[in-house]
This record gives sequence, C-alpha cells and structure tokens, in this order.
Amino acid sequence: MSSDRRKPYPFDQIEPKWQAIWDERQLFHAPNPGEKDFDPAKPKFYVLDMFPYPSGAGLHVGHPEGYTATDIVARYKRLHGFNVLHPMGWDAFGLPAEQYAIKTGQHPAITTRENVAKFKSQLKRIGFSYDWQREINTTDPKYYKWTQWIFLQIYNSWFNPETNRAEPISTYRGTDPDRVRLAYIADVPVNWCPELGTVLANEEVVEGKSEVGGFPVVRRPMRQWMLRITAFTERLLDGLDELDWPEGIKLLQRNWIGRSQGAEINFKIENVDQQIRVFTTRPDTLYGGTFLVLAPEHSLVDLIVTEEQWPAVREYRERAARKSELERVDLSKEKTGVFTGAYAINPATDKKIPIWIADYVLVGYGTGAIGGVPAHDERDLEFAKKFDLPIVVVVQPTGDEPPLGFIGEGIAINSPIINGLTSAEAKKKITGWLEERGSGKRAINYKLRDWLFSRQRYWGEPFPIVWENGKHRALPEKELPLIPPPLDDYKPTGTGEPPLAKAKEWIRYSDKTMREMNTMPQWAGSCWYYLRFSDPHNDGRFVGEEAERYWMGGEKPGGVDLYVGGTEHAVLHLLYARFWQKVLFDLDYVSKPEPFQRLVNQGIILGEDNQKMSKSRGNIVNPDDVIDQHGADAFRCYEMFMGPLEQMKPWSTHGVEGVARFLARVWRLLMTENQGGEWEISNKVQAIDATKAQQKLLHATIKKVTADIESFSFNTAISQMMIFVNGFTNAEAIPLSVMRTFLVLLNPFAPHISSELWERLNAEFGDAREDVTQQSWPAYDEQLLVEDEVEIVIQINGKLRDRIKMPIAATDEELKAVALSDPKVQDRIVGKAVRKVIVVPKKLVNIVVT
RNA sequence: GCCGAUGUGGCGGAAUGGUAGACGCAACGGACUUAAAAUCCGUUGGGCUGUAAUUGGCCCGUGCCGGUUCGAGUCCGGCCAUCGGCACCA
Repeated sequence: MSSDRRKPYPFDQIEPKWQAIWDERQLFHAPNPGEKDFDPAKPKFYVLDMFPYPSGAGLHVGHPEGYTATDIVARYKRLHGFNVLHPMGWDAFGLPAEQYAIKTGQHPAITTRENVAKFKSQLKRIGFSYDWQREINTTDPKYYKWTQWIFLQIYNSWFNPETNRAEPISTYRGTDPDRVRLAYIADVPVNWCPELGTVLANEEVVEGKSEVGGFPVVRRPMRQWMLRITAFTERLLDGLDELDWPEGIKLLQRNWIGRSQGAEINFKIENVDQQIRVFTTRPDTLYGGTFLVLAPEHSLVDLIVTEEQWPAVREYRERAARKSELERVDLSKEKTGVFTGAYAINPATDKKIPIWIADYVLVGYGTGAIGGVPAHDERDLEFAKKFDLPIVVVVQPTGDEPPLGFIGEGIAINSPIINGLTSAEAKKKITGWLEERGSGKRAINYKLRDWLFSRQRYWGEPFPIVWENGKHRALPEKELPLIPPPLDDYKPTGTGEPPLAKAKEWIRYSDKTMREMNTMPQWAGSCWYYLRFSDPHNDGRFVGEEAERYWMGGEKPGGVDLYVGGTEHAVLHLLYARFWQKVLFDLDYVSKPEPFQRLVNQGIILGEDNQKMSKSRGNIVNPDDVIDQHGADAFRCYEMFMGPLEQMKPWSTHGVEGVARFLARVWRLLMTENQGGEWEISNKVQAIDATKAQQKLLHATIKKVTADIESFSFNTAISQMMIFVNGFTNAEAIPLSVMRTFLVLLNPFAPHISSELWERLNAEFGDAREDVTQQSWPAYDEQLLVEDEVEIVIQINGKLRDRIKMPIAATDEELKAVALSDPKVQDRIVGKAVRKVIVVPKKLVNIVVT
C-alpha cells in the first residue's frame, strides 16, 4: 500500500476505467435516422450546451455547471428510453488566438488545436456523455464552408414585405437588387480604436474604451457588410411568446429590439423646400412643440443653416465628431447645442419654431430629428432652460403632480383640436388629423439596428464575395470553403484596412476582380452550430434534410428541446441565431421557425471569497485540482448540490468535501476493505426483501429524484439521495434490489461510481444484467408511500401548540374532537370562546379563540 | 434614471398559503485509536426559564413598514439593500 493519503474510495481508478469503456463502446453515440442501430420507436430529445470558446486558460468551474446539468438530463432521458442528441463542439474563431499569433507568430489554427485538445481532455475527465462522433469546430474548413454557404443564401435573398418572408433575390422585381439584399454594404459608423489600429465590435467597447487595453474608441464611418435583421423585428418579437424561456431573457430581447409606437410628423422649413421628419411616441404633445432639434450629422443641416450661424454649427459638428464615445457619455449630463438660424412651422400651431442641432439627438434612432416639447420631456426641458426656449404646457396630469415637466399620460390642454381628450385618445385623433393633411402618419420605431457583420480581422471566416468595378458578387458555391491565406504578420494595418489586405496574391481573384478582405464576426459560427450537430459530417449539404427534421422535430416551434448556458448570451447570440434560423426557415432549408424551445440559464459561480473569479483576485478554482482530490463524480455532484442552477453562488472547498463524503458512504454501504486492503462486496448486501420502511424510503427517493430532475432542482435531488444513504448507514442487512434501483437513480449524477458498483454487484451475485446506463428509470409505487398514522399539528390562533399522532383515516370531526380535548389546548383555552375550528385533513387543526 | 432578479441560522441552502431552517458545511462534545487522520454517535436560530438530573416550558425570529387570511418566508401595497441589463431611444 502506498504511503500517501488513502482515497476514501478508489475514484482515481474507476473514473478513467469507465471513461475508457464508454469511449470504446461508444455508448453515447446517437445514430441518425437510417443509420445502423437507429431505433425509430423511441422519441427524440435534443439537449444542448452553449459550446465554449477554447481559451488557453483551460476549463473553468463555471463551464461544467451547465454541462453537468445537461448531462444529468441527457443520461436521465436515455434511461427513460429517448434517443438523446447531446453534442459538444468548439466556437474557436476569436480574438485571443489572433492576438497570440500577433505576439508569437504562431498560426491561430495551431493555438486553437492545442486549446481544443486541452478542453476536450478536461471535459472527458468529468465523464460527460457527449456523442464525440459529432464534435464540430467552427474553424474547421469543413464547417465554415457551410457558414460561408449560409452567408451566400442570406446574400442571395431579400425580405418581401408582402409575404413577410425572406425570398430568393430572383423573386425581386425592382431595378436594383443590391438595395434589398439581406446582406448589403453600407457606410456606417464603426468603433475605431486609434491606439490599437483596429475596428472593434460593440461588445468589445466598454464605456467608451476598448475592452483590451482601455484605449479610447471613436466613431468613424466605414464601408461595412450589414445583415438586414431589422426586417425580422416583428417576427423576432412574436416568436418569443411561444418559447419556454425565462421571462427575464425574453424581456431583455424585447428591450433590445425596443419597439415603440408613435407617429412621424413632417415639419415644413421656412424658405427651404424641404421637410424635416420627426419621430415621436407622443403626437398628443404636438401643440407643446416649441423647437426642433437635429442630430449634428443630420443630412439636412447643410441645407438649412444660415450664413450667420454656419461657423458655430460647423465648429459644433466637428467637435461632436471628434468626441470619443467616452466623452459623449461623460458630457451627457450637460446639454449642448447650436442654433442653425433656420425655422420650421409647427403643423398644429402654424407657428415658427427655431431649428437647433444637439448631440443629445442621435442619428441612429428614429429620423435623427426630434420635436422639442420641453413641458413634457426631461431632456427637452433641460435644453430649453439652458438656451432659453419657450415652454408650453399641453398635458394636464390627472393626479396632483405639477404639469410642467410631467412626462406621464393625462388630459390634453392648450391643444385646440384635442382638448379634453386623454393622451391615448389624443394620440389617435391628432395622428389622423395629420394624416389627412399629409403632414404625418402612424409609425413604429425600433432600437434594433441592422447587424454590422464584417470585422477587420484575420481569424474569422472570409466572405465568399468578390469585387469588380466597385460591384460585389457571390463566389460560386463550388469554390467553398474559401480558406484564409497564411500570413507572416497578423498585425492590424493601422489604417482600418483588414489584415487580409497583406496577402497580395490571395486577394487578387482575377485580372479585374479582388476578393473581399473583411472576415465574419465570431457570432457567425454559433448562429447555426446547433443545426450542424444533427448531421456534422455531411459534405453535400449544411445538414441532411431527414436528420434536421428528426432532431429538430417536435410539436413546438423550437427544435432544440433544452438549451443551457449563461445569461451573457441573452441578447446577441440568441437573437442572431433566431434570425438565421428564420431566414433558413423561409428559404425552406430547415423545418422550424425557432432554434431553441426551452432555455435555462445557469448562474455564475463566484470564488470562495464571494467575488467574481478572476486571475487578479487569485480566487480561481481549477476543475482539474478538484477532480484530482475528490474525483469527477464528487465534482459533478458538488456543482449541482451548491444550490439552484440559475442562481449565483460561491464555491466552497468544504462543500466539495461534504459531497465527496456522501459518495464515499455510498461506496462503503456496498463495499468493505479486506485484510489485504482490497475492496470487496460487503456481506451485509444480501438478496433479501426490503423492510416496509426501506421500501418507503426507496420509493420516496425515486419520487423526489424524478420530480427534481424534471424541475431542474438537482440540489434537492442530491439531498434526498443523502437521506436515503443515511437511512441505511447502520442497517444490519442491505437488500440488493433496493441498492440496484438506487444506483440507477444515482447514475445521472455520479455515473462512474454507480457504474462500478453496478458491475461489482453483478459479478458478486452472478447476475448477467447489462451496464447501469442500459437500465430503465424506475417507477415509484404511491401505495408504498402511504402511512398508517400521520402527525397532526394543533394550532391555537395559528400558533403551534401540540402535535399528535392520528390514524390516516381519521375524519375531520374526530380530528377536531381530539384537538379540543388535548390537555395543552385545554390549558390554553379555559375561559375563552372557541370561534372556529379549521381542519386540514392529514395535516393540522387550528383552533380560533378570542 | 428605467427595467429585471435576489434578500431565510456562523456559511451554501430547504419549505403545493398549514410544524421555518430539510440536506450539506463549519463549530462543539463523545466513541474508536498509543496518537492523529478517517469513520461512527450526539448537540447546534436567538433570548428567557424550569429541575438534583432527565423529558421540559415560554417568548422572539425568513431585509424594513403595513395589509389580506383562521394561518404569510410564501399573496398584495409601500420602502431599503445587493446583483445584473439598458442607458439622452424622442
């Protein structure tokens, strides 16, 4: 025997043993329809994790939290007779590998391969039941060939407002298809970081600074690929209703889309034959509109500004353009602006009102212009006060708030045609009135912008697009995948030109044509990976039709039955993937309008100090260390025992020890160590009938564990199994059949120890049963849970006063009589009037006295 | 500022409107041991109190204030705190 500390049970031997067996037998491989061993009689269940970015740091304890939950569900569903699709892959394009390449010159593909190998071995050590035959990697040309192919489908379609669907561009009857494609080119402001010499994605900009390095970021217009996600806003909103997602996540998506209903109003400009269009949600306040404000970048500014005001306007515009995002945020407290010298006519009052420019009006929202209604809008009020503009109250609050600065709904006043109407009525009436005069109409606005889809990066999917004479066109499908060229130098060019520009040979497609040099964002690969898992090796199609129909099938609109991951993807990934799914659905490539039917978010695991885990705090817990010390089963069970899955919770080293002790008790319940230090089946384990109490405990455990897995309460399922084991700690004899059933219950949580004990019981008792993973989930017998006697709580005025044992069959009258004659009750109610007696059968009696 | 989530012992947490604190950790006491570790047994929300001792008895208690109810951790209203998201969105 070795001198180092003995393991409480030999997890260090049995865990690798079973992992090797699962691998060798490919027990968790799910065959597709038509393949060998596919069983069409079984229902399907698709349970998916958000696949990780394989970073150099390796797995973090946060990753396996969700993965363990889905693994429990996957194993549980298999035991329930489902065909379970439970895959894993790698979202491997991304900045860290590229930055490592810049530093060391090592190609990102090599870094990625190493990191994937590390992640994979770490995941395998935890014993997850993934179908590794379906492993995918977004940076594999065999995968991104189809990412590029899907891009081409998007590029080659348009949104037909009449059918409310994406359609092939060939059905478009207009003159310029490039204007309506779902993928198009536009000059848009991007996040330019001069210090890093590159463009950043919105999510890489935090409070006006680059996430990496903390350098200032400015807005700068550049020609970019955009995806027309805004065409799908209504369907993206409506689709949410049918999904089993946390309400909070649905709300985040709704807020992000930011639908608001109102009106567009046209203001005539004095002396200029143009109109300024304004969007407002409060057309009922039009009579209070005493000025207009345009965004500094608004296209009409040049046209309307007077000679006299021109220098001031130009200076303001230049300053606004130079402002970094940080400054814009910082200076937001104090309103700034400049008068253009021009006037517009308020269509309701026919009065002349001044036109200003100010950077509190954003070009990107609505029409880039607003009607200033200072009496009923905080920002307009602040602006009017600062620049001494007139203020007219037009809404009377129904409460006793002061009308000036009142932004709620009330009764219209000082507004001739709508006076006396509620805000809701007034909105309708004035919008109709404007419509009749051709100076306005109902309108809906969204915060959601089209998706900026190009990046000036090396480590991403190149666009399958070529340029000729300033016109873009699709690369033929047979030229996919389009593989990025090798580079010696991955550094950004510093000018905003993509790094691929350095590959002079590669970008030359022919004498007259050049390749697109931008690459796709990291989101591209994750927009459809859940589809690819259904048929990961298909070389002829992005997924086979039959496989897609089978695994994404079911009654509900979403195809993936269960999707687990962090809230950090609440908006972007989940919205982008829904968008692609809808395009593919419209084009008849997939069978479902939504990708993910049920979504569950796991909470963040904090460090032992209750702080977010981070390198700088030194509070990171490494899964490998935990597994070395306590084993994978203990690691899995602890992650689930910590608390509710969705909740944020701190790690506890002692907590892991507690769960490890539980598993050791399970082991010693069935095993004893002989003189030679070998583990053998305990002679307490016998093929005998269970006592009534043991039967009851077993069935209560089956019931609780089943219900708890169904409701994702894995922590209380483990508590119940602890209670079960505690109940047998000092048993003289342990019935074999009870233990076998228990091992099936334990299997989804602790697959290694349950497999090993199952096998050893078989060896000992000469039984030829299959592996524990091949069993069926046990059913419980409600009859065995019924007691002869129950404890009845006796309350006086709702306070506990006594407990008594009563036969289960006792009638309400009997319970009442016994309660009233109880000596403790008697003592307390002498001289008082019994008003009422409430009897809850089998539970309690409450005596109400005064 | 707006929206959302959460608030229960020393700690993680458990409780279909019906016994608050299951289960686990930590702590303390005991058994086993030459000793320690491991294991097993017991105690453990707070306060007051009873008896030689034991079984006890009483009051308070789920962020705070109020309400509904025979009965509230749970439902309703108002506040406070923490966390997360959005943030001049017209």
